[in-house]
Amino acid sequence: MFTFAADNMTTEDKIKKTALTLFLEKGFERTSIREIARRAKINIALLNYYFRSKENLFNSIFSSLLGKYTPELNSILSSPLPLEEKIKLYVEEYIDILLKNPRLTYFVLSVLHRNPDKITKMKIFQSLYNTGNFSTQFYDEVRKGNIKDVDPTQFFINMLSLITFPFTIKQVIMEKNKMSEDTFKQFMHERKQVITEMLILTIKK
Amino acid sequence: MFTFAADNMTTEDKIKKTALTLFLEKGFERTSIREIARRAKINIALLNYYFRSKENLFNSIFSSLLGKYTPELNSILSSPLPLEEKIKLYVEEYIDILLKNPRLTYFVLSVLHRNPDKITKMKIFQSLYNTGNFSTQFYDEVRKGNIKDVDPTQFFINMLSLITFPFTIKQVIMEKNKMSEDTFKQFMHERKQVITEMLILTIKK
DNA sequence: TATCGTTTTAAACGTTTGTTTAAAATTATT
DNA sequence: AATAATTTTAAACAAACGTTTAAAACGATA
Repeated sequence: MFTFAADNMTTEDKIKKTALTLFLEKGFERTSIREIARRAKINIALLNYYFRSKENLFNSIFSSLLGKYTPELNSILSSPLPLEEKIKLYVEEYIDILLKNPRLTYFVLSVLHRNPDKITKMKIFQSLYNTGNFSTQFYDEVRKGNIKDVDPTQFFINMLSLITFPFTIKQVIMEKNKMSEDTFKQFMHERKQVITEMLILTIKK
Repeated sequence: MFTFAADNMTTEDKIKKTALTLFLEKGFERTSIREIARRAKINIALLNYYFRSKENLFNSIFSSLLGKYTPELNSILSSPLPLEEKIKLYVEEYIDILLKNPRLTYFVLSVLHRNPDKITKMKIFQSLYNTGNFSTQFYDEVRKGNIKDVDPTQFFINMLSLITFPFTIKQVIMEKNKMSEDTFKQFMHERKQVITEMLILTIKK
């Protein structure tokens, strides 16, 4: 994966790629369109030629980014797999995504907090927190007596919290435990099993 | 608790109180010193008279805020209580703090992400993620064979994640589950037991 | 009452911000 | 080759930002 935009890309893609890198790194407000233009080696005015505004550019990038990862996660939750298998796959896939994109969680949170009312109603955003048929399946298993009577909402939030939160305090974890980048990655890989076992333990009778 | 600064406060406290409200609500960059001054009904220049800069004002507020809540949490972790009791108390106290201050977690994250290198080395910040004698105690219990062989670091991160993360996506939880403010509070109160039981289940032999 | 240090004020400072303009350069179409 | 449409450019726009200035108002001290 390239950090900077290559010269043979279209201008529009150069802008999007460079802007994404900067938005992830420094957030929306601390990233100026002048810095985007400089790093992408294009004129400032082109930013408003292709995208109408900075806000528009951001929304475009945000949608692309979510659209890239949510379908895979949603398809796991909506699949006809047994519950335990589903949980295992979801945890592994989600952590793999975040290992490739450690800043993603905080990025989404920053978007959410900048404009909560608008964002929570965005389709592309809702799909990120869409449980698919997960809750229904969960209730069914409870009714059948296969698993403990646990609130699916609490369970899903547990799962999300355990997977995503560590990435938002990555620097703290690394600093406190004197971890290198590689050690952190290994820690998160180990975490897949920790989380899966923990979650299944809470529902197993 | 007052949302706005009262007239009988000192100028310095009026600034700090108003600024805190705005920083929590809109973040550092989206809060202008002009808005702070307007809402606190003071002159802009007073901001630089009492605090030397906006950054300085922010640091002052941030330290006060952490200093208000971390001692209580640290004293629980450092107490001579048995492990299970400690976990229960910590979860309850932390959630109670965040119920009174729902924006606190995201606020801390935003500070961390704005200046990770500087912040992770701040004493007041480290104390927030200080485990006290918790890890030592944890290892002791493992060695004695009283609890399962679980990595204390993973465990502590589990605990932190389960407690704090839901507050960072409060709006999403409320929107998705059609919760009112009160329902959310109730949900988080119920969560105290959910988390405690979950954590203890993972270490109980 | 005069003098002192402290607090508050209005006004301006220089930068930076996102955005727009209008002309130039390039590419595509006929 | 001439024209039209698209893309890129340099320059400027107005607004907002954090910060500073220097004088006025205030309260305490002598």
